[in-house]
Amino acid sequence: MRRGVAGAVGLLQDTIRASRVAMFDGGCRQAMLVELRGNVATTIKDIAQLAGVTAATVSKVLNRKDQSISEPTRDRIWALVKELNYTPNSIARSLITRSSRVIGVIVPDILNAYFTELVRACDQAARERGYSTILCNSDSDPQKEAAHLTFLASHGVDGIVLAASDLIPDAQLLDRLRIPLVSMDREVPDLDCLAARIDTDYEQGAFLSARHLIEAGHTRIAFVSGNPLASNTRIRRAGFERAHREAGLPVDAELIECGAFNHRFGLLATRTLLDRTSFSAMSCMSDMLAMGATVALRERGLAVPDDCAVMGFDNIYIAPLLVRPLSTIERRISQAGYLAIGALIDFLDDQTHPRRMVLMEPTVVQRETT
Amino acid sequence: MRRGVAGAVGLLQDTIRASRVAMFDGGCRQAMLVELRGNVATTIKDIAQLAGVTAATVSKVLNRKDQSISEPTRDRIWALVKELNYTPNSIARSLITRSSRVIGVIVPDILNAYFTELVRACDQAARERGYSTILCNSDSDPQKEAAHLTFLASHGVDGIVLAASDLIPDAQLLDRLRIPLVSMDREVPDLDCLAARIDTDYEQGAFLSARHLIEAGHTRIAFVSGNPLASNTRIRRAGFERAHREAGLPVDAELIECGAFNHRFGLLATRTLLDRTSFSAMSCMSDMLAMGATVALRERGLAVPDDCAVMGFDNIYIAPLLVRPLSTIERRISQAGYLAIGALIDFLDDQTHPRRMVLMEPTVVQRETT
DNA sequence: CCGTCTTAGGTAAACGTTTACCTAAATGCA
DNA sequence: TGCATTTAGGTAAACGTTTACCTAAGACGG
Repeated sequence: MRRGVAGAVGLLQDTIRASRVAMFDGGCRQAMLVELRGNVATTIKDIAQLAGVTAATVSKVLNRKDQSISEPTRDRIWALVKELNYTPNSIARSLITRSSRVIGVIVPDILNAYFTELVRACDQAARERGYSTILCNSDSDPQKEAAHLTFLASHGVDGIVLAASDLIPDAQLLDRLRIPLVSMDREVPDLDCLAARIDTDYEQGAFLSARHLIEAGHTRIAFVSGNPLASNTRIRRAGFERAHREAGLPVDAELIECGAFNHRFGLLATRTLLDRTSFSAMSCMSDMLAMGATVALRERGLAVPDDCAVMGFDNIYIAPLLVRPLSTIERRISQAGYLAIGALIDFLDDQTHPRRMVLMEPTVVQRETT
Repeated sequence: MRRGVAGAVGLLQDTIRASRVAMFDGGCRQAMLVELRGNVATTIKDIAQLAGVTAATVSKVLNRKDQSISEPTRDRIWALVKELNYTPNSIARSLITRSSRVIGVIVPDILNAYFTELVRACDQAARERGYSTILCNSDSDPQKEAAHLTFLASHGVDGIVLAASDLIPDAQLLDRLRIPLVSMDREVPDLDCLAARIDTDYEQGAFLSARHLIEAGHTRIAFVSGNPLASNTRIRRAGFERAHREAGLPVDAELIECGAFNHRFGLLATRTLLDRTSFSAMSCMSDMLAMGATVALRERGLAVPDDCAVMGFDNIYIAPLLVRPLSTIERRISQAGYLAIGALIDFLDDQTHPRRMVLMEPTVVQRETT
């Protein structure tokens, strides 16, 4: 019975298709080709129609599951794909396959050159394997991080890289999301979706930093690091202390300043330290901190390294380029970014919105290189 | 006739629903609640079923198109949404609404701190308006740029920001994609999807840079910039020359070096210039170039600014922090990124893949601060 | 000549939303 | 009481793919 019906339907379809193809050959096909070439998202159905097959067949060819598709049909489909610049709609594809080939990367501060490099490396690595990345900046704010996590989940990312941060991630949320996760230099709960942890031996790093300074003869070394409550910092402090212990030196609590890893904190912490006590070297737990520290030292007329040595941590690509505060032409980079996005969204909201043509005026900033 | 049938269907449905609700109240509902609370992407249908309404109703409530939904129903739905941590599937939503509230940002080199700042600003601005961004790095490679454009289109971004680059974008592709576009400091064809252009007055910037140096008494000033063929560079050169003209100074072609905007080229160009001719100042068309230049000058034992003054361009946030090459602890940032992504994708490919726990070993790099 | 493979491709459901349109019941008003 | 309006929510199609399963026709062996 079912066979009978299906057979009839099959025949009917054949008749319909035959007449449709004939119709297209009679001119309509040309019209469609022209229209599609013009633009406007071509779909798999358009290709199918023009090739005289069904969408399923096109899909199979596109996905190379085409053992059962004849050579001529394949060729016809690929030719149309090329001609019409067909690009599959990743959204539809993701919806059904439940995979987007996108990876989310969450960092606490993209302005820290360390994360810039990290993000770039992740992105490159991902692309080499056919994935793309979405970057999220959490500003070390748990709320923002949770929002990003939810965002990434709702956009169906296949995995998430959670990079170093003072934050302890929301374990419940992570557990609920069930998205494969890689943590980098970060304390995370042991979820079953944790694909890997990539950590740096912070204890050893801090130890090396301090020993390097101790070997150079320093006995009073300041220690500047991030959030004092994060394991991130506690571990480094342990390494710092071990170096002292091994050298038979005491650790003076007055020499410790912990807060954040950015250059602003480096500047502030160093000022505080200079006001409070004396030292001949600094062991900074990020290069950004070290950059801030050198600025503070110079402010007070202290020469680096003669009056005070400074060690950083990370070896960001900028480290070897630090030579002198640069005189330059100022551009309002952030303002430009805001303008761009504002203009774009205004346009999205209302396509007739007047176009903006902004010409930003640069100004001179004089520092020490001129 | 239709009414009659529809009416019957409606009644039937009511009966079915009534019995279903009763069934749930009898225990099954609890089971479902527990199961969903457990996790696993809750859908609008789950909420609907538990609330005893249809998906359409839930959708209306969620999208605040709920003038016609009663208060109790609304409350019931919101309560379930909270309880089950329901998050809408953006993919399904994008598919039907043809809008993703995502903006693509394409930059030539994220490692250039200028673009880091720009990208961050774009992202922040976008988030403030309920959009997210996807970052793409083109490496100033037209092929990569085209690939990114296609990628962004296929992922249904609502708009694209195309930031400064030496490249002339693929007009045909852009035209075909029909995605609203903002160009920043970039030559683009006048497409009808061009929402805005944000440009910097490069001519004036370069003019100011040169005049600043001329006023300081310099007469032989080197000019270092990006791709010599890009309008980007031609325009700046015009400003540089105008400053000379106005001061009655000649421009020596030997003092010009154009190639790229990164610090590597700054280093190379400066070496070349030093080998070829003499000058007492440099007008660099990006801060990254200037950073490379100062490194090259120092290499040759030239003091900045006494032996040679250096002007940058952009005022990246790092400019004021440049004090001395930093001794530091080296970490293989890129390697770490690669490891992370590799591990993640291996896991995606095969969930039973052995987990990796990597401990990266830091090393000392000594420069001038210690 | 019949049954079985193989080849080439078709069918239809599914993914999770949104939305235009429909309807049943209740209410209001004359 | 009868009709129109409002209220509250339902129906079903649509978005562009993918994929498990089905089928028709021809080839082939016995």
